[in-house]
Amino acid sequence: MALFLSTVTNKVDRKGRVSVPSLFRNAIADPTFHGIVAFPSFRQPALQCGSMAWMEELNSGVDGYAMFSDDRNALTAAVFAKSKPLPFDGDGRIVLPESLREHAHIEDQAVFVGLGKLFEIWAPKEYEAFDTAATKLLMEKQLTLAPGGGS
Amino acid sequence: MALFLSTVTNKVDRKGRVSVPSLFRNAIADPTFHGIVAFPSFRQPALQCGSMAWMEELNSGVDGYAMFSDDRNALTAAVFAKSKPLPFDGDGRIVLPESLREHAHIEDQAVFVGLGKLFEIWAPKEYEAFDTAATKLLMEKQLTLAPGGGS
DNA sequence: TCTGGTACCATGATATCCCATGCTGTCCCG
DNA sequence: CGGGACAGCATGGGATATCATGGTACCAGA
Repeated sequence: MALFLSTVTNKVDRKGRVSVPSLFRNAIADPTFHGIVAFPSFRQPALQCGSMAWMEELNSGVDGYAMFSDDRNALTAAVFAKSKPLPFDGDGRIVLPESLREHAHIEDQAVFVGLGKLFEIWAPKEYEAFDTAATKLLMEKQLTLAPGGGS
Repeated sequence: MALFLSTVTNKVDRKGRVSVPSLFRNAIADPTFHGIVAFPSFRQPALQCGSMAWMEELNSGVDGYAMFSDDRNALTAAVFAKSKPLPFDGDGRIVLPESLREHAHIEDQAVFVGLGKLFEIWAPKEYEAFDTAATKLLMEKQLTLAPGGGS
């Protein structure tokens, strides 16, 4: 799968529409669903996004939990129930539903942040704060990208 | 199979009819039965639902238990005996039978909750309580969607 | 005949599609 | 090396189709 890279800020119009950066669109080549899937991040005021194929991977992940178990229910409730399929319109835009915009505090601008196999959508202000904190953490702890994968 | 995603609240009219969200209808492409199958969740005041094809998958799952074993009988009694096929009317609605509505405490509103391969129907109040508890559990246990992970 | 259930039809709100515009970055030609 | 034409992309607005919902008519069983 192609990777989501770079960071782009786009405008949200009065109808809640945003252009998905063409770089990200091109990284999605899904024959079953022309669009993205987004759900609220548990820990941050941000939206986690990926292709439908990515959701199906997550779905395979929950198969490790026993059917009808509490853990499984909690996970699926947090992920699938709160996910929204957001199809592209003819011009490669999506509509951010009210509930998602609210979680991320998004008003008239949205920041698309590529994170490899997924990407996130932030409000500009929130993202700036997060980025500053993350950079600081990186410097202090001297985190590195170990070739064999990290913690 | 397409995944059930998102959460939608619809109205139940005086005759017990509810529109199944179009997203869910589209995720069901079953040539044999135009509708859904629902049975009471054994652990929660909710209804578990899926396509007829999904019921057949569950049936295959039961094959892991020995024929005539107590476990098998308990499962089949809880699932298949209590399942009701609910056909769509011309407008994509179903009728929730009294027994099912009673189990889920559903009165004039029904919440459709997508959970991947299946979805659930809840009363708004009950669902809100469950959602809160599930989110709490998730934070405390730090559950993740690690492929192959599980309790 | 009465009642419960099912199918059909009508309506308003909402979301989807399509077209038009301006900009910016790129490519080609001079 | 510089200038101009072109194409891709982000943005805005208006028309159109879809969906949820309410009501009415019809059928079957009691």
